[in-house]
Amino acid sequence: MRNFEELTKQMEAKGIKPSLQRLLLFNYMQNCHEHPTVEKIYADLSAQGHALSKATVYNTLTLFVQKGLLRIVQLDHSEARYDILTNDHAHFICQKCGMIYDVPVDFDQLHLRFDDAGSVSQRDIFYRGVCRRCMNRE
Amino acid sequence: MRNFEELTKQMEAKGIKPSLQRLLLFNYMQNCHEHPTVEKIYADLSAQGHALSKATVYNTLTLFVQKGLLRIVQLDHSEARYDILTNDHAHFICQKCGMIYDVPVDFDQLHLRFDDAGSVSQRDIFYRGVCRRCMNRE
DNA sequence: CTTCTTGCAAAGAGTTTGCAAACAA
DNA sequence: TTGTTTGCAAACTCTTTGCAAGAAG
Repeated sequence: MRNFEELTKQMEAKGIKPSLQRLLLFNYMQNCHEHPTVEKIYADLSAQGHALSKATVYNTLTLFVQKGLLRIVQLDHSEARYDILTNDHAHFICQKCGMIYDVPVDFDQLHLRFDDAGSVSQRDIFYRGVCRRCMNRE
Repeated sequence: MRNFEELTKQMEAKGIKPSLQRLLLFNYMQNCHEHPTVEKIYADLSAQGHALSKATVYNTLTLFVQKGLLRIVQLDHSEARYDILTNDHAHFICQKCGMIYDVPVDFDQLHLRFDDAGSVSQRDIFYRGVCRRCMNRE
C-alpha cells in the first residue's frame, strides 16, 4: 500500500485520474502475478476492508485495458483474467489445474510476415497442455 | 455437400459418431475460412434449409473442440468464434473492423524454454492492430 | 457549481443444461 | 430394447448499463 505517488504518476501518464478505487486496483494488479479474475480481485480487496463495488472493478479494469495498463487473458468462455502489461511474455495454460504460467519468450524471433497487417499493437501467445506438477501427480 | 464419406472417416478417426447434424457442421467448418460465430453458422445452415437447433450447434462445436477438430478463437468477452484446426497459423485481429486474418507462422522458431511445461498440446498466437485496409480507408 | 466517479440493481448477451422426443444399433 | 443425439425452453454466468448519490476541483 506504499508507493502511491509512483502509481499516481504512472496512471496520470496514461491519462487516468487517480481516484482511491483506481489506485487500490492498480496497486493490487501491480503486486498480483496470478492472473486473477474479477471475482478474486473483488474478494481480496473486500477482505482487506476496502469498500468498492464489483461494477467498479469491472469498469476500472476495462478502463485500464483501454489505456494500456493491463491485458485481458480470455480463455474459452470462462471468466476474464487480467494481467499487468510488462515486458513480453507468453502464457502457458494447464488444462488440468487451470493455472496460468508466464513464459519468457522472444517475440522478435517470429518474424511475422503478413502484408495485410497495417500496424501491430499487441502480441499474445498461448500454449496449452499439462504442467509438470500435474503430470507428476499421476 | 459432396465428400461426406471422407468427412465421416475423419470424424470417426476422432471418435465422433457421424450424425447428420454433425456432418453438416463439420462440412460447413471445413469450407468456411472466416472464423464464424455460432450465430453465423446457425443462420447460414438455416438459410440453406437445414433444420438444426442452436443448442445443437453449441453442443456439437464444443464436442469438436474437445475432440481436436476445431479451436475456439475467443476475443475478449464477445462471441466465441471457431476455426478449423489445420496446420499452424497465427491470427491477426483488426481492432477497427474486427476481421480475423490467418497468418502463416513458424512456431518452431520460438524455441519455448519453460521447465514447468510438462506437455504442450496447442499453441495460439494472436496479433492485434489495424489492418491495411482500414488504414488506407482513413 | 460543474464534472467525473462510484455503486446498486436491473438488463443483456452468450452459453449451458434438463428433460422429453426422436433416432440408431 | 438400450444407448445416443437432438431440440426446446429455462436457467445460468459473466458483463454492461442507467441512473441517482457522492466526491473532487
